[in-house]
Formats: sequence, C-alpha cells, structure tokens
Amino acid sequence: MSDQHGHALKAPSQVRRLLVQAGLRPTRQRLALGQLLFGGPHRHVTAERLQIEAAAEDIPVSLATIYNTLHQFTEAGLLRPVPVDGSKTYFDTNTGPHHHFYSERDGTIIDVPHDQMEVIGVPDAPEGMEITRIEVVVRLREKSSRR
Amino acid sequence: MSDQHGHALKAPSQVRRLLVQAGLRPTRQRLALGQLLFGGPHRHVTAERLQIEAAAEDIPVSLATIYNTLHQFTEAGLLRPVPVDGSKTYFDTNTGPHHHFYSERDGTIIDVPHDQMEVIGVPDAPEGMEITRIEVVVRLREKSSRR
DNA sequence: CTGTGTGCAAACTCTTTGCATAAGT
DNA sequence: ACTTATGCAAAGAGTTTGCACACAG
Repeated sequence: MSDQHGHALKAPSQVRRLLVQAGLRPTRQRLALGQLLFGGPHRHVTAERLQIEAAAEDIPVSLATIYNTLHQFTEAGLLRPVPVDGSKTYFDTNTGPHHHFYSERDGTIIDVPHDQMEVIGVPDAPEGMEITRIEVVVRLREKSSRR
Repeated sequence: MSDQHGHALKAPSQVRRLLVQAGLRPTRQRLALGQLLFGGPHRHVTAERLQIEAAAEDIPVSLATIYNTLHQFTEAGLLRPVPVDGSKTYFDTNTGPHHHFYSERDGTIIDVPHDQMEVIGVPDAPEGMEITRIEVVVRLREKSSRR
C-alpha cells in the first residue's frame, strides 16, 4: 500500500490518519514530528536533527519524546533504522526495499532504488534462521585529486 | 599482502613482525591482543569481549588500552570496523573483500566469502566521490516462531 | 474524568581523554 | 635515559528510564 520507494509526501490530514491507524494518539508532538518526517520526500534523520527542526517550527519537543516517537514509528513500520556507521542512529522514512550510498566524509545517506542494484548469490540462511532483509551500503569518500 | 579471505593464523613471531611493520612497539599488551586477534581463524570482536579473553590469558589489559589498540590496528589496516547494528563496535580481522550474516537474535556475525555473493548494478559514485567499498549485511532472525 | 503522552533529570552504556606511572629500545 | 604505552578514573556522547504533570478522548 502507498508508495514504497517514491516520496513520502503527506498532507497534515494524512499524517494524522497514519498515526491513528498505527494506534498512536495524534498529539501535538507526534503530529509535528510526523509532518517533518513524512511531509516531504523520503529522508534520513537522527534524533538530534529532528529536535532541531521541530524547535525551528516552534514545537519544542524533548529528546526523550523524540526517541520515544522514533521508536514508536519504527515499531509501527513507518520508519526503519539504517545501520551505516558510527554511534548515531539514523532513521529512514523509506521502509521499502532499497539500498544506500553513505558518504564517509559528511555522514550523508543517499537512497539507491532497489531495482537499480541487486545482490545475487545470497547463501541460504543457517538452520532455524531466516533472512529479514539484505542491507547494502556503498561507502563513498572524496576522490583523490591525482592520478 | 598475505591471505585476504583465508585464515589469519599467525604464530607469535609473525604477530610481532606485524606490529613492528606497522610501526607499533611490540608491547606485552599489543602482542597478547594481536595473538588473540590474529592467532587463529578470522573473527569479529568487540572491545569488551577482547578484554575478557585477555584477562583469561592472565594478561589483564585496561579498556582504554583495548580501544587504543583496536584503533591503532585499524589504522594499520590489520582490522576493519563492521557497521552491523547497534551501539557496539565490531572489529573484523578479515580486511579483505567479503560480506556478513548478522543474527539479530544474538548479535553474531558470520563471514560470507566475497565470491559467493555479489552486488550487481552498482550506480556510479556522485561527482567528485569514489567508492571505498560495498558492504552487504544479510540480517537474520529466528525462523517464524509466530506471525 | 481516565489513561496515555510528555518533559525533565538522572541513569546507563559505550567510548574517549588527561595525566601520572610503567615499560620498551 | 629517552620515548612511547598503559592504567586509572573522570569526562563525553548518545540513548534510556522513572516519575510527576499535562493533555487527548
């Protein structure tokens, strides 16, 4: 349902519906964060960044609530953590199948459509286990200026 | 060059040479940690685990030194951090091209030989950037106990 | 009203740092 | 001796938790 690898673009009323369907009360904070997350193109955010953006919209939300909300959204399937690197946790609004470019220089994450890059030869999962998903991260660095 | 995807198996004298070549003094602690890391098959360790193992070998090493050493080894190209998930940092003694299984249940990492699993259709790097490497993590969970 | 959500501050985990002491060459 | 490494404890970063108050239904 809805768009998996397109854009998340949701109007305020749609964001409200999203929350309600997930069994989450549409509170001021959750609506604001939901709007920031799903109101535009897909994005990759950290808790810290989201707090800054919320504050800029004159809806200051405590970090505790940001974390609570990010986890609730994740459990509801609206977000997905991206294990790129380092200590910070990134959350991706795109929960569909796709992969990532990761710039080691500035920590930027860029989506790579699923149909553009594919993994072949995936071995069977060990006995009693099953594959949840396959994550591909293409690490980038600044090109060296000589050759 | 040595073996990239075979085993790390090094005798004590070889470990000593490894350190010296990397410009690191072969101290008691570094030799012990080096032996634990490179003395057998390739492995994936956390700082904490390494400390426990060192202590078991009657060479107690402080956590600060463990971290210092892991980073020095990494800079020397003897180790490589594996960005699987979560807050802990895993270090892989296999610095050659290969990929990983990651068990979400117990945090176990298993190597997948590079020639067994391949990524096709990798897009060009953005302007001015180049690809350092491609990380593939196949996430596993216990097979459907429910649904 | 009733119960869930929020904010605050304190707690926690993993990792890093500063500085006095110990060890390698 | 001279220099670099180590250990300790304290500080830091990111994330979590407990509890009183606030707010949505």
